[in-house]
Amino acid sequence: MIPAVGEVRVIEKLLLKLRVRDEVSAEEARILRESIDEVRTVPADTTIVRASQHLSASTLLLGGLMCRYKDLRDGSRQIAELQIAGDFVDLHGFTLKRLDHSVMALSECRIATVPHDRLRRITEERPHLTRLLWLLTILDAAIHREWLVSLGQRSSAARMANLFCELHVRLSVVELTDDLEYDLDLTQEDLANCLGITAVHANRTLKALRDRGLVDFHNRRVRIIDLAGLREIAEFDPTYLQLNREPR
Amino acid sequence: MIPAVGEVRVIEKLLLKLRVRDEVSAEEARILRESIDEVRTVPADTTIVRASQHLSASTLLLGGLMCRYKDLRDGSRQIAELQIAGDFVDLHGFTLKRLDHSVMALSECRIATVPHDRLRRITEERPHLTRLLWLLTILDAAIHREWLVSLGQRSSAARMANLFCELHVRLSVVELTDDLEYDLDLTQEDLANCLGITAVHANRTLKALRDRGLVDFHNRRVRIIDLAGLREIAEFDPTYLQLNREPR
DNA sequence: CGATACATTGAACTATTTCAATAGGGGTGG
DNA sequence: CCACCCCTATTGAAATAGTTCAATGTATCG
Repeated sequence: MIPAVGEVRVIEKLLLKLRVRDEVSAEEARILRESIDEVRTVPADTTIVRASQHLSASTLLLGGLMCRYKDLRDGSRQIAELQIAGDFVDLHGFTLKRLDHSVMALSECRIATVPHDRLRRITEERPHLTRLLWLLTILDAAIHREWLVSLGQRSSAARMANLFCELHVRLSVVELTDDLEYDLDLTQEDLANCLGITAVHANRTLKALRDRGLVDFHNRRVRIIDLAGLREIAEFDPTYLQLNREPR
Repeated sequence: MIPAVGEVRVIEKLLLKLRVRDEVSAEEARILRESIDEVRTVPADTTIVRASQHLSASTLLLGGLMCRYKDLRDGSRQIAELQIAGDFVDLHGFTLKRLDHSVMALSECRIATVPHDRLRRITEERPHLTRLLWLLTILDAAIHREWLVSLGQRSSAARMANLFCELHVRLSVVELTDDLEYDLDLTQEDLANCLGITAVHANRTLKALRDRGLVDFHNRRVRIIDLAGLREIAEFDPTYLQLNREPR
């Protein structure tokens, strides 16, 4: 069942995500839930925030897959981050007011809107909750840095392995993995746009990872065959995802 | 003269940086200044924060050049961001408690330390100032995203041009440019580690930009010859640096 | 059934890396 | 003060990862 506004389950994934990193009191959870304005569904391939557009609300992703991206003049696109359920996809817009990038739905998505004035009230009245929201944006920055390392230093196979490892961890936090498998609603072209390679090369790289018995991505589903091997060639260290509980 | 603790000028660059984006009251400036614990100088090539080390203070860079970086097993290094005077180099550590990356001085640097408990007090008592600090970390994320686009989609010449454009804007905000020139204490190898290319290729790319009459980098000084041309090949759009004043 | 989107493969091409050699500049010890 | 060393910059030539263009295959859907 898809949760409606006001229902506890609306912020279920967000709470899972937050509670991996710190305690969230029942009252804080209530405040988060009540700050949601509207819940709706957007179809796949919809850009929900366009770069430099003025924002007055932020979007919490409840289900589906979204991405942050920037397009260049020649038509090439770089995806800067994949967003999954429980992610605040444009929380950066709360302080920026105008985002430097666009955000689009890669699959059909369920989203909730949180008006900026309610976020602002949280910053006025709830220091701990404010730090948790701040943390969410800092996690995005940490993910950006790990991608930066991938794009700058790793081979296409290692980059791809890294991405599959990252998503495996992030999706398992919000309980969207089935052991070593998970749905990932990406085309090979989208994948290429994450990794800074061409779609043709993404295809060949996928084949190489499959042939090496590490991972298989077919029909929008990732099946990790050899997790240790995949992490090994990715040089994957989940530290950057900050999976430990600390008082923030 | 190098500013000492408590002196107004200690946070001069930080204030320049903040006031480009929003108003900072005299009282807020005072609070920032008083939250500084210690001011000291660190020699070049000093790693001041090591990845995953527990942090209880954050570092404000007063002068000199620092970088955030990650090293890989094979010895390669990716620099994720260059930090200049006025930057809080490890503010991410305030919410993370343990950074995912290291921070080092590329030149001799003057730094100030701000204990986390004072930052925490700011989040308890000063919502607006908190949002400004939050904004600083969001700016880092925006810079990461622009580098991501560079590494993923741009040629080495465009990447390099982009970096020189970014630094030109950021340094002019804190009044460290001399019109179209600025000091940049990087070796070609450091530069290569920012751009995800080899030092040899950085050398050839520098030569190409020089030969095209766009920019010259020699003796640790950048001289932009043709700013419009440089921005053109970089496809540089300073929007991501958020140079407009908006109430945050 | 035809249209459309996505995936797969081959072959030629290009940007960048790698390895190797050379050169200059600044500092240090003898 | 010279000789030497280390670090940084420069250049050439061969090797390689990834791109580009183009053709083919495959699944889905009205």
